[in-house]
Amino acid sequence: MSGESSEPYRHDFPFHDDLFSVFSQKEPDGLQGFDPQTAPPFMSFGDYLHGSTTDCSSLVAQGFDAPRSQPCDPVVGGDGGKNAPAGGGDGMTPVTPNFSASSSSTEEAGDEDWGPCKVDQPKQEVQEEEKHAPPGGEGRDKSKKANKPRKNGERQRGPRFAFMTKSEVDHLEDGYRWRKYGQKAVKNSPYPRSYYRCTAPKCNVKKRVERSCQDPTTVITTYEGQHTHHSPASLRGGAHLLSPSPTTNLRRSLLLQQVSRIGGSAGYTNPNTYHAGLPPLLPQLHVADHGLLQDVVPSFTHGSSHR
DNA sequence: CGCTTTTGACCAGCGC
DNA sequence: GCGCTGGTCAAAAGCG
Repeated sequence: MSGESSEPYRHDFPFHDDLFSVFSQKEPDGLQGFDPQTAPPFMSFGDYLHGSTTDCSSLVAQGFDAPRSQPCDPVVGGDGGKNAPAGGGDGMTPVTPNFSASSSSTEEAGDEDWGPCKVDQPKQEVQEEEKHAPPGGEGRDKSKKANKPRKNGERQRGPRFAFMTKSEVDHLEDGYRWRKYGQKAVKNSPYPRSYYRCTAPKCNVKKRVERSCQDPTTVITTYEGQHTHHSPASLRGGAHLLSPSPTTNLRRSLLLQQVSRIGGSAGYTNPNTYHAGLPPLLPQLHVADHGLLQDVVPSFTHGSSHR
């Protein structure tokens, strides 16, 4: 680990480019936003996506944390809140619904059916954010090792940002190796949330993956932390693929991943996101009918109507 | 054999 | 103070 650079690795570009600036929005509650100007120079969208997605029809990048507790179908297994054995026994990697029946028909799901989905109080966002902070010592010493210490401000995690992807697979390729360390049923959502951690020795980057209860075809990925190493993909020759332009880079990565299956939806604008307390700016990545990211048009739309 | 995934349990924080 | 929920751990199982 001598090669362990104390500073986060970043081989990308600044996020000033239209698309990435979206991720720099600060959370209203003080949630460390992703501000390229004030935030540390670590993760950049490209950092995460330079190798990305495998089967996405459209991307929605937002500088907010993945919405939680979205009252959809209280079908969340009758386990009473316990971990829901998502899937059952097939042990399929993809996030499997906790419920059997499902209207996961991409038909209506693709619409703007996000309405009902309400984001919990922003406060909770911060809560979780700080839940990881060390309480001071050994919080737990019973049978299981104590969770990551957490306390207000004690342990500030890196900025987090989430983006939605239209994909059939939950775990999208982003160039890094991840190890799943947990899965929990999400309240009010039939889909479980998976927790992944970068397998790199000292990399604390984590990411949560969950499906939108409103749109089963949409995968919400939330990254947290900063990579302290090069992405395996880059080291293997993927680095040269990086372009000074985030959009171009993204497009390339997507193309490289043979993003060729398109569900049909092209631009993506969800007015509700704004109402949910999310950043008003939303990027729209247009996808050509043939499935390829034709021209990643970083056309931002201002939330619903405000600003 | 090594690594990843699964899964049940535990803990901390928050709301009521 | 209690209950709920999110997040994490770790043993066991599965897989290449």
